[in-house]
Amino acid sequence: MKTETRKDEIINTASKLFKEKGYSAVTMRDLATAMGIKAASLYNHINSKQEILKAIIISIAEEFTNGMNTIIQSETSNISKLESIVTLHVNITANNTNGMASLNNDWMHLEDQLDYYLQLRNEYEDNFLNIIKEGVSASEIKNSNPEIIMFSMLTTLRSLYLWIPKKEDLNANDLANSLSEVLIGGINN
Amino acid sequence: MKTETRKDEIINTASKLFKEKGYSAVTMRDLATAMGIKAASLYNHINSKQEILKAIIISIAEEFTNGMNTIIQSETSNISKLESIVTLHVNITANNTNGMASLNNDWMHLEDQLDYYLQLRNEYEDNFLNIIKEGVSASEIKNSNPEIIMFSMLTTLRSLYLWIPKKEDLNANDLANSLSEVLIGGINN
DNA sequence: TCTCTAAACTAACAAGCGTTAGTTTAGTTT
DNA sequence: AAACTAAACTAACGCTTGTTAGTTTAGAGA
Repeated sequence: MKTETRKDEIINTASKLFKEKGYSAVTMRDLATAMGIKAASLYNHINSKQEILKAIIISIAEEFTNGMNTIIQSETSNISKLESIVTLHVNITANNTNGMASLNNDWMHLEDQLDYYLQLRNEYEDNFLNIIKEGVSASEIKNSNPEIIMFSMLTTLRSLYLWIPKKEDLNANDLANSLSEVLIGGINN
Repeated sequence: MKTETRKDEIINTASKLFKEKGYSAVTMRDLATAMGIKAASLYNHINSKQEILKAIIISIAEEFTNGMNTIIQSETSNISKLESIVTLHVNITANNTNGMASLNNDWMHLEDQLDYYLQLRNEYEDNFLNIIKEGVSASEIKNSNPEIIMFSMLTTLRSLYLWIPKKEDLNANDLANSLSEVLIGGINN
């Protein structure tokens, strides 16, 4: 647990503001006020507003990619892999609720890193869909529409950032279990 | 099918732009360019940028409220009511994909109408949750966590605007049926 | 005590913002 | 032909935006 630099503080404060109003509606003066300093002082620590967005989104996107790669390589049933995906989302979201809002809502405002982000996202979705398809082939999963299953799971998991902060009493494990039951219980054989 | 006024054209074009970049990132000059006119000319038809957002969001929110009221008053099983909710979302979203993006992502930029919007949304969610709870009481629905069930259903339904435009071959009825199967199949007894 | 450094400050910039005022254009109605 | 109307235009406004330049402050290390 290394100590939080001033730059980290700025990025975390920005995440919170971006969650509330979106990247475009948050000004550098808003951010500075939230930090208790003047806008120009922010630039002692960061190079641009865009750099903040990039720092928030790309690090989380790479966390998902790494998690997915581990899951793919694990030698378990496809149902069990889906459960691991649920847990992956719950854990990442619980650790960075505010950042997840930017990932979901402000990715299109990435400039230099937009293509890279989209590549990571597409690969993630391809891997997700493949697990479901293999689950259907192996008769672990009902032969419904794999894309609808993925869409339903993924949109629910992507929206966890809206829900987790409202239910602080619920711990991550319980939430992952309940979610798995609702999301996967209806599709397995 | 009454003809589309110039104001309607502006609102529809704005919906499309708001979907792509969000309300705050779309300028009146962007909107004017998309319409093939100058920014000042927009004001012959609308009073403010805010008015456009309000026109997009409030009309859809009221559609949902009206639909929910009809469903509540219907004398059917709670499972059947949930299926009607799925259909309601599919139909409204299919008819106004772009507007649904603003409803989901830009509601917080409403000014005068923010409280009214939040009231409609809260009532909608209360009604939704009650149907699930009554379904559990009547043993129609598995005794899992009603809030998680609603959260899962609602976030999937709210994200339909992202998905429907990509699958134009699928008709609304088929989609509603497949979704009901995935969303409700896992929770009923 | 002197120097260094992290982190704040004031002042200003060019560009872009939503919006207003007044005018022109081109059809339609009288 | 004259009057009206819908819908465009040019020009400009006051304000906000992200950002830069140069300066000051206060604490730590030599």
